[in-house]
Amino acid sequence: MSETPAAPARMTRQRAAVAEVLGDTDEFRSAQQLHELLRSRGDSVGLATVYRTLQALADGGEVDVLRAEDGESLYRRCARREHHHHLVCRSCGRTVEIDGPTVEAWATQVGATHGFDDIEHTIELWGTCATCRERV
Amino acid sequence: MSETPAAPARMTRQRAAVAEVLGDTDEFRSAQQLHELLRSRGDSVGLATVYRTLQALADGGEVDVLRAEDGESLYRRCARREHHHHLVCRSCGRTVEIDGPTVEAWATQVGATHGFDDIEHTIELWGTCATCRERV
DNA sequence: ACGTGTCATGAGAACCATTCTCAGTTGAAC
DNA sequence: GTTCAACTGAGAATGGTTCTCATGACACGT
Repeated sequence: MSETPAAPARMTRQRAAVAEVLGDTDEFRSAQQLHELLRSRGDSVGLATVYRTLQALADGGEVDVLRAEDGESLYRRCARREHHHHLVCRSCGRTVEIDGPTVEAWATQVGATHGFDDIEHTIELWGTCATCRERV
Repeated sequence: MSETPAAPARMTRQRAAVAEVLGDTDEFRSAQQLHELLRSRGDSVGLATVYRTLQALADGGEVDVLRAEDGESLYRRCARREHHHHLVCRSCGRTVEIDGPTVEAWATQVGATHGFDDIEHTIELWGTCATCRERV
């Protein structure tokens, strides 16, 4: 139930760099994209380190993770740390943070009705944003 | 908008076997599990064929696919072909089919509000079923 | 019952995102 | 400075899934 006191987390150039790209983008991005982005900026960071850092950030609730339709993991630093969902553009990754108290309640109740415990829910919305749609 | 008239789909021993195991189980199963199940029955089918068949069935709407938390794809022949969601036991795969008209409406409306098109939603519930919970 | 054309199969290679290994590097505390 | 655990990165390993391509077998017409 704790908030991951976990590892001491030493600050390094690499971690700062990853945190920075995450701070600069508003879209959900894959580890590979972030790795490439870092490389193109000159802040080259090993791919393994990118993965490790993202995982650590995700564990600490610093970034949100979701799975693209092809199974790739996408990461994003969200504005709010509280539980929420996303409306993501499937072509550019642009994201709108959503919350739906009604849906939360519904999910929990459905689980309970059927005698299931430890209910978790995955609720993500995918669509094509206005900008991408115009690009035909 | 069609229902995949698609390929002629020739009936073979392998396809019949895959369809049969799917008909016999009520839980979401991975391609690998189904492959093993077929092997243990004596109806051995190549792994590639299992994947191909499942994909074809999924394209035709015959089976539902969802992704486990680790990214693996899980398949199940659902009772209803209409759009619905699932409450799945994360330890045994036992599944309850769910529908939530409220949630559907909510999803569509949220998308529209933010100017997104072609809205799709992923809504899955995971939990531990009563039987698995008792097994400590 | 037989060809025949075409689609299906399967063993293994290829793919690819992700994780692991491990020797070398580097924060940061003393 | 020294010291040492934590961190890094290149490359190997993993594992689910897809691809390749030579071989096999439906199904239709004869």
